Amino acid sequence: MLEVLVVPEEIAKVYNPEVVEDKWYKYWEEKGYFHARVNPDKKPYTVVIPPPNITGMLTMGHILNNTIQDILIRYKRMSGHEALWMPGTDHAGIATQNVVEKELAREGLTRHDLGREGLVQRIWEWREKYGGIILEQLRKLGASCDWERERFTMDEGLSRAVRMVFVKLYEKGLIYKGSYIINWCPRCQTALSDEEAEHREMKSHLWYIKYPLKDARGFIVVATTRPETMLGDTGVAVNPKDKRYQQLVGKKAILPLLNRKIPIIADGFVDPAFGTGAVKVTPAHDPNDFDVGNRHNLPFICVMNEDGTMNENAGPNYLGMDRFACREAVLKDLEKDKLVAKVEDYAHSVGHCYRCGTMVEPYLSEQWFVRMKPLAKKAIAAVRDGRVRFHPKRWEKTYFHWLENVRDWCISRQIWWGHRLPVYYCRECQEETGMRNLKFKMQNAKSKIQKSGIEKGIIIAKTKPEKCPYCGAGEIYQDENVLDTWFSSWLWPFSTLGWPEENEDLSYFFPTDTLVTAPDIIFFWVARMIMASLEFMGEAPFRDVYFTGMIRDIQGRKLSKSLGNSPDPLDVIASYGADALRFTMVSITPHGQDLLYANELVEMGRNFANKIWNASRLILMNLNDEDLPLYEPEELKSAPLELMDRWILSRLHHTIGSVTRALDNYRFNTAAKALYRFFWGDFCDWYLELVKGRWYNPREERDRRLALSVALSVLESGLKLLHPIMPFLTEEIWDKLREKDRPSDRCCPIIVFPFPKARKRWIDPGAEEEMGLIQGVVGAVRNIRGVMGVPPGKLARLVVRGGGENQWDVLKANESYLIQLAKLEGVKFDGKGIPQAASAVVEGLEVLVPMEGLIDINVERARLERELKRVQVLLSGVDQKLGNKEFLKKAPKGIIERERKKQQDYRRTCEKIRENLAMISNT
RNA sequence: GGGCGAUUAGCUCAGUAGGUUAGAGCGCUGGUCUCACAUACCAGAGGUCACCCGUUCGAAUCGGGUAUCGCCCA
Repeated sequence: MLEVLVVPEEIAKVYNPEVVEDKWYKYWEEKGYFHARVNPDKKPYTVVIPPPNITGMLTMGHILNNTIQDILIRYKRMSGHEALWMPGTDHAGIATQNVVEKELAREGLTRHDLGREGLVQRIWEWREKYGGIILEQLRKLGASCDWERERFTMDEGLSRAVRMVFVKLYEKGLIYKGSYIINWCPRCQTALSDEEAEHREMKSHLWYIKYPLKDARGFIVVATTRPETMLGDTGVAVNPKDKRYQQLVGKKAILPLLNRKIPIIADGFVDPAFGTGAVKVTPAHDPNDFDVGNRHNLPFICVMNEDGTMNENAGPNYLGMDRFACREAVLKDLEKDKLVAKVEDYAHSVGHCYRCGTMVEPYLSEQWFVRMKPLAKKAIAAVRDGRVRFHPKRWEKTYFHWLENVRDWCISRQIWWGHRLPVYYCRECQEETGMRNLKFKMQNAKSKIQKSGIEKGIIIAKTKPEKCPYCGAGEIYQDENVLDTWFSSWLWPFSTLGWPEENEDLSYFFPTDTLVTAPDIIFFWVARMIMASLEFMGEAPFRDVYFTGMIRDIQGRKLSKSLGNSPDPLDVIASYGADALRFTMVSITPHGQDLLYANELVEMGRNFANKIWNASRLILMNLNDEDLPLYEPEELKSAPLELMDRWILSRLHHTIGSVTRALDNYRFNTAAKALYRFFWGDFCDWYLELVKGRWYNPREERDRRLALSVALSVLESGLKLLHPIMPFLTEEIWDKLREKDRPSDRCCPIIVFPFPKARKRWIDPGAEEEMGLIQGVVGAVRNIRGVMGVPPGKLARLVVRGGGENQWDVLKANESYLIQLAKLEGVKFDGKGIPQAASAVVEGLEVLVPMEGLIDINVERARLERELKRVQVLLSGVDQKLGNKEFLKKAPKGIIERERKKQQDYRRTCEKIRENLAMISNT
């Protein structure tokens, strides 16, 4: 075989992100560009990552959220801030324990086989192995987090912060222990906060059950959605104003199946319109009934075990049955006794565990709570008076509504993975007060009103006390419960910076600047961070909160594993590149709305990356050593610039202005669109197409050098502008440009290069107007060529007629632009009629393209008639306006002027089109 | 039941301070492998801005209502 010498292309024809991205990420990280340190000469800019859950994998939601954070961080870093992006993960108590318990189950083990210490040990091991995956994945996206500072909510420092906060709140009376109805997940076997119980609409039934009256004939009929809980009924309630039942109040009913005698009571909470107006009262299994039970001193009978099976209080027939099986059994037995009066279809919303989806059981148990009202008050004020600003602002309403109606926060969890409560008990004292067994007393629990402050035998302390401060005994043991994970997350903005220790980092980087998160954790996290920060730091944790939209599929459905509509971001990055994904995400993210996503949309980002790559390639390929040195950007202003140069520089500075404004206002899609338009529309389609002429056929060498300098300078500024959104591509091209020597612009990689500033002196309205005319004429000729089927290779002729002197001057001075862009053999300026020409009118100027027999009269006539009609419609609109006396009287002068001008312009255009129509018809 | 939001081209979205010839990308149609890019270039078609009423000289934009969809809370 012959040896064929293949000259390798110096720069690939198609941008290949794969070979570029990992390289630059490694480089940035190794050089320490992500690391922020205290620097009194710079203003800090701090973002804390919403810590992903250690069991989590990267989702499209993370992509959106972290892309935006990275854009902000990179933008601020380039703008001269000491930019810190604090990364880390949270320990996700329930979720993580679930994952590891599942793993154990596969080995035939339960957590009880391992014991508490064994399980916790095992989870730490799991975390070592898998816990950092999501952060590794974030690197693929280009996230420029300060990895040296990575934190975990179970780190010693953050755990100390948790204990400190618990003790402080307890001492202030803001933490207490009490027995209440909480949300109980029978699968996870732990209490949940109200926020962790997700309400879902369920189609179910409303069962009407007859309770026989004790000392009379007949029944009282109650309606319920949870018939199985009747086994724990200790009363029947009616509204005191309800005439139907007044004579029954004070009497007794007999609870079917168990034959328990229960009182019929009157309570204002009963809605007479619901069901029959009589409801069963189950104080140990329903929050409303709990209150009723307290008000009327009813017994609290708990009929369920922690795993959702029925206990002995439910009676021997149901003992051990699962709650749902029990429901069926109860209904069957009631029917047998003919005690079911009616069954209605009924839709209601039912709480589900947000970690495992199991239906939550309202359950009476003893838990620890945070008193929220005092904390909420301060948090409301901070947003109300603008210390914290939400973007979009409307989320403030949701925030206020929640805080104004907030209920106390159940923070204890009956799991093993997490921060154990810093609560200790003295065995001696506990025995004395009869509180020995602090395991949950689920059976027959009595309502206990909340307690706070000092209670004998209970010691709240940051570290385990040596001996009991009350009796001096040494047998001290710690509370079994752990804290809600959010009890550590709400400290994240300052605990990650070292609090409660005073240090430089904390005073320099705190408060943070911007929080980027999804609105679904306003309650879980955002509101609570504001509360904690105000309480412990004395100021708000951040100034701005930017809420992203939720990602849905193209049909508007939420992304979910079970629907299979949830793309793996790593696959997307592998096939399109991280930059393409980043650019696409911010382009399609509407301000404050959900975004509909499909993988194919990422083609836009990929194509855009490739476009920029090729524009750069074009410039690089034309940049020869003999062209050096180039003009420095500062020298350009005094150089003999052409129209195209002044125009593109003007466009550039408009773009810098709008990108900067957009980023400052969290309008990421606006920034992306401005960049797209500028690079593709202005720079590639017009400037590069024109400037090529000066490279290939330079009038003089000096101009070739100037043209290259302008192109390069504009490209460089554009790359810097684009870097926050497309970091890899821009660094790669920047690097290639650095090989071409121009020392002033090559001090450092683009990641730390100063962000461009919009300069008024480069804005050139005259140049934009002149280019506008040229673009209009070129467009008109291209239109004619296209419609008339002039082959792309064939040169056309152009005759310009009419119009103003200024217009002629502009076109004459830049004739070569027209020739190049419209593919002309030349331009004629004269007023004489040309037969057989296709024509158009641009800004009052007639554009004629002689066709010499090639013209298809019918096509041209149709085209002109169509155009005439369009302009006539516009004209009649303007005529109407100007014929309106009120308009002339009330509209601002400028507007009236503009309308007059339009009127003239449209009139002239119509006339000319008519003339041209007449002309072609006569030939 | 209460609150919030959306409704602009076939699809996904822009539309900043009421006055612009209502825009972009994708898709579609026609033409081009033109010396950076076919992940491209050039051109074209496509819209009673959900509906009704009002405010205004003038409404996609402001107000009220209706419909449909979505989210949050109870």
